[in-house]
Amino acid sequence: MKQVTIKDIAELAGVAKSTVSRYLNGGSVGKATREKLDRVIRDTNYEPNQFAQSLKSKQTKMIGVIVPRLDSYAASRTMMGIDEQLTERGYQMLVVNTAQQTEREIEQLYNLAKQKVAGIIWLGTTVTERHLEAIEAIQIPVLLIGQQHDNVHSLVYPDYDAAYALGTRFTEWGHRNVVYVGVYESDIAVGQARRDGFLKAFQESESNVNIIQTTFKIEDAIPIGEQLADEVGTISLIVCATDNIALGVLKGLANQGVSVPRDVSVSGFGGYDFTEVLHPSITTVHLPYRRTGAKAADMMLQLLHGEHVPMKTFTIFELKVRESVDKLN
Amino acid sequence: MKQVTIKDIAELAGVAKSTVSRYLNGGSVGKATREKLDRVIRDTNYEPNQFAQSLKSKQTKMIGVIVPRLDSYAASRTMMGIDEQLTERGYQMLVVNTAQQTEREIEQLYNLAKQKVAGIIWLGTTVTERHLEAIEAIQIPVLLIGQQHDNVHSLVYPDYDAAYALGTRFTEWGHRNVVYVGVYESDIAVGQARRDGFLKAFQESESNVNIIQTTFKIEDAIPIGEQLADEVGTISLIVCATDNIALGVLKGLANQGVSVPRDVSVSGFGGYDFTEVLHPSITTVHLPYRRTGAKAADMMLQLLHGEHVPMKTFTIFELKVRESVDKLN
DNA sequence: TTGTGTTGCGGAACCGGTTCCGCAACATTT
DNA sequence: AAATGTTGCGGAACCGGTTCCGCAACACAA
Repeated sequence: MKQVTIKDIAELAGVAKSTVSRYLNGGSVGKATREKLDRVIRDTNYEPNQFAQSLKSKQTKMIGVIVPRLDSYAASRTMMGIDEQLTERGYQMLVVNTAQQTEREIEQLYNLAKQKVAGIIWLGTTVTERHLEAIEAIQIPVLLIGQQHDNVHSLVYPDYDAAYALGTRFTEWGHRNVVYVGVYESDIAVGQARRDGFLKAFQESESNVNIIQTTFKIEDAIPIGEQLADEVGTISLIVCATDNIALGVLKGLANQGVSVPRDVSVSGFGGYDFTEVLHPSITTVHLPYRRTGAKAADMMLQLLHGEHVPMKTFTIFELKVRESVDKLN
Repeated sequence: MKQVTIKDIAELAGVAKSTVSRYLNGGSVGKATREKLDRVIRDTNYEPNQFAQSLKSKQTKMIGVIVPRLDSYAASRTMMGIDEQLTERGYQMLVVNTAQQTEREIEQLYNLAKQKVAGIIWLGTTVTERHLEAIEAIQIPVLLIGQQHDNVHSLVYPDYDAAYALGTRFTEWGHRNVVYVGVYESDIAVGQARRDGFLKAFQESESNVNIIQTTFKIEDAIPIGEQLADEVGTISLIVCATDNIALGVLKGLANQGVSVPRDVSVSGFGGYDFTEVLHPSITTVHLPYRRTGAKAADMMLQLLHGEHVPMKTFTIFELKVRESVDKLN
């Protein structure tokens, strides 16, 4: 199982290494030589050694993908989309997990650069000065998904607009006493944009809003739901910043015997697939994670080909009106 | 931002390249030289070029991971576990997705070998002759998770035993009229072992069992639930081969106004985290995916160090008795 | 026929490491 | 004091590709 090298091919075909290389990379090669090489290479199953190639070219056919967690619905779906596109275009995805540590994001930017990936797709949670510094330093195209910054190509979810649209729908349905369960502000997109979109809708209708802060973890949302069970009657709607939070809140409410949407309404955000299949099904906003991943891969390849790509691109969203939120009117 | 090379280091320190290399790889180096190199390397932030290293050594610090899907709970959790261990031990994870196509698994075995990964962890669904052939050919340690074969190191979930244990519990609780909703047999572990474990328990208690076959998709299980709603009364329990199937069945039942567990009981398998948080919470078997991933990484590293590793290792399981299955007695 | 251009190809250097070999300096044994 | 062993280090070859340069062969125009 010895590796066939370009030298072997050259000898078998009776030409020089350089000719073989030219043949492989589309240089000028005579007809007779070409045919001979055709045969030899087919017969030997020759495949160039990627390390040797990369050593010389200082490039690989890999795109690094930095994800905050491996087990989030959004991240998984996005990775799928990225992978589909890249595979089709002859690139590979190199996933690195930061386990939600900002520090490791920065490390990985440098690390991926060291590994000479052709580009980096970064599923961001926060953009700091140090990130920008790293991106500047490594001299490799970086595409940010889910957050935005003027200096980085970004592909962003319309969190604000979607939240506003959903919130407006709720107020049209007569909800005026609302609790918003969100996450920490350091996550710009989820922590701030979503919240602000909802708040705008509620303010426009002069609703009462209470804000509660939690994390992305389902477990942390359960006690919140339990606690909110006491306020059933004074509040009509609980708006959650993610579907997972909604899931936890629903559990908490159920633990206290509260029925949704009869006693109180609950909404989610994100459009994870279980939302449709739960009982009651959850009213939410669908964000096209997988599509966005594919789009990101696409844009990255354009960047690599030197084509122009807009600095900021928004994805679409889709309201999913289902059972968990009642119309009061 | 030019790359610092070993040659630069050698010149700065006034020694030969080979000495630097020896210094880096623990060869014999004099005290004075060592100290000089310490300094120079620290000052320059020198990091060896990985391609050059791999070119020579025909090895990388990467472990390939072949997964059937990127968006399954089991795969995500397993990947997390693998990644944690590998990162800690200075290795990297290279994930490749086969999108559930067996053909691509085989392709990827060869492909990863071409990329000179140090080892391959394979989350399998089926083991065919062609797989074995590939594994034989590539001469790289392969570790199989979730399926088993005598010729391949495997780390397997105790599907049969767990199913038997859960099934026995159900019969102890008085369930005698059961429907089993499983998947196709080509998946040995899920399609066969789980089914057989349950069947054994049911046969021992002389229960009536009906078997229905579906896929891993939630959507496909919904109509099954709807259809089974008609049989409420004659059956007391629906056993599902995965938690996702249980989710779909529950939805189908709910669509027909059937209440769980009052009208009929439903169980899952796998222990996905949402099972705990649903209402009703789902009785299921917890499989330690993440742990198993970590263990797999561990075993792989042992294999790489030439240590002995048992050909077949079983993981543990844990019954999660919750609300969705009623005791009849 | 001579001059100019084009095309095909081989040789050699290079990418950035590792490793083998041999030599010199010094330490140890007899 | 001579013989032997050990240690530290430099030089050169090698891993498997790509690319630059220059030469020869041939076609075509003047």
